[in-house]
Amino acid sequence: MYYCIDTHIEAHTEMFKINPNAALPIYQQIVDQVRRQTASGQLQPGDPLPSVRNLAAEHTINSMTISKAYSQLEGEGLLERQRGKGMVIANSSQLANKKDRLKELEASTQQLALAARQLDLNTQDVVNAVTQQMERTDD
Amino acid sequence: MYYCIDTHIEAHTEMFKINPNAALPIYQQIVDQVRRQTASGQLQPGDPLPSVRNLAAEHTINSMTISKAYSQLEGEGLLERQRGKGMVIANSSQLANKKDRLKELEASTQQLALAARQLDLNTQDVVNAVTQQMERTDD
Amino acid sequence: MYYCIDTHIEAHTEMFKINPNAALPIYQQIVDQVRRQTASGQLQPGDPLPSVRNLAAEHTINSMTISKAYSQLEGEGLLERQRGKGMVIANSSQLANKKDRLKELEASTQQLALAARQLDLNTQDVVNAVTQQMERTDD
Amino acid sequence: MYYCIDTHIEAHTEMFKINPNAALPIYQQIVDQVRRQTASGQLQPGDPLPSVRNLAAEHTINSMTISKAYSQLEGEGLLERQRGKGMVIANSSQLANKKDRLKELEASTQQLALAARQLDLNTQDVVNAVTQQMERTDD
DNA sequence: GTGGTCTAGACCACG
DNA sequence: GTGGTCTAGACCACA
Repeated sequence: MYYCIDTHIEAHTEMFKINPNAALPIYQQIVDQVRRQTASGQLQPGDPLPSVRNLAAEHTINSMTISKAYSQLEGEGLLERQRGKGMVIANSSQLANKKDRLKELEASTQQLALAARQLDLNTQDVVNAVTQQMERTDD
Repeated sequence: MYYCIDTHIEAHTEMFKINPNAALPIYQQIVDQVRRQTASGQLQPGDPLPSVRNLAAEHTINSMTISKAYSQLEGEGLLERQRGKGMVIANSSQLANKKDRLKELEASTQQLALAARQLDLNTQDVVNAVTQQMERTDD
Repeated sequence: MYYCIDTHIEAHTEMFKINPNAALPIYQQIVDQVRRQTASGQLQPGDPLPSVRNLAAEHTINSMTISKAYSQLEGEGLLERQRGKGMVIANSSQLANKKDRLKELEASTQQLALAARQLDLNTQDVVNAVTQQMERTDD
Repeated sequence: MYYCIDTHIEAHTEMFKINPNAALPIYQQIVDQVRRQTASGQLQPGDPLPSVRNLAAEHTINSMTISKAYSQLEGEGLLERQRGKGMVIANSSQLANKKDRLKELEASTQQLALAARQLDLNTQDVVNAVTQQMERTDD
């Protein structure tokens, strides 16, 4: 037996990427991201979520917006409210297998393919663009 | 007596893909698509656009929604109104070079890459998904 | 005991003059008036505009009509939307010099001169009429 | 007795000024102008109007637009259709006294004054602009 | 409270 | 036939 001393310093790469100018509403961006990170296991049962207040400050967003996202996720059973602690990932949350996770990408790939076709860009052009983008976000 | 063989083939693959449930407003989807098809030369100066009523009927959308899109494009100078006839691509509309067209894709690729990372999918997974999607829309 | 003398004077002379029967569409009348008041400095960067609902109620006009005007002005960069707060004159809005402002009058003066000629009224007649009208609106 | 050889060459200063891009519909521009010229005596009972076809060609306007204007004026009793000859000013048409003609200007002067106030231009500015415009149209 | 989007349906201007 | 304007009313996103 030993003590696991957590020397982990919260480098705090932000948990969520928020783009207030995107077409997608902010609250929806949050919902989507929690769903995905839970499906992939990056967020696991019991993991705490940032407090509404912190998240609001961090992204200079209205707290109500975040509250709304959390409430919706709670309604879906994906988050649980722990009195005095805040929101954590629910025990009932489940990992998704790869096929299901790929299915989650579909809306994005369809949209991308449509745009590419209309811009008269071919598969290779798009693959290059996507590859670059993936590498750029390779943390 | 003779056989009247109708060789008329309904070429009319719909000009626009509309998703009424998407986060992006319908009128904006149309605006985007006209912009892209014009940038790539798939729509050229003088080309007529579907009439407001037809497009509305085809997608069971309200005419005002279409009208709003057309008006915005007219305001941008991309469309011209021919009184009593309809809308056509403006003469002043310009082709965009490949670099600019790739830049137009950026929002879509960023969104895709973010989703993929959160779903714990790697570059190869995404490239495969995108390639399949592109091939599926390969007319 | 004291007298509470309400010195609050309803300054609220309506910001816009709307004529629902005019040839010019209502939304265009609003656009024009905001443009002019901004060009002359009567509306300055940061100044708030009446809320869509208030303006609609005040003139018994449909909100969408107002919204259409505001959206167009936002598209032109003359207005900025402050989410949840309302519309304000954009910081980038600029004063116009006198020559430019006189140019803005041209359409109106041309129309007036044409009407006067056809009514066989001479310059002096028109100048008198205009002077009277200006004095009548002299606040 | 002598022969009156008509050496008059149709200098043809156009009878109507048409602006297809104006806010005022074309047919309304025609109606207004006939009304005014009749009120002032510039058009008198029996005077012929340009044929629909000629007027249409001259201004590259659709004949139906002109036809509509003429029909409306005929409905008002201001024009009469003379079989085989075309439209002429009706006998019942009446001159208007100066006061009434000045009243006809009111809409235009009001609009001008409103624009001027909002552009922060004073009476003198407007009078100058109007005077110039009147002199410019002084045929 | 703010503005935005959409609908169904009416009427207008123009060809 | 074309597009444009307007209405009344519903629902959404955000503060």
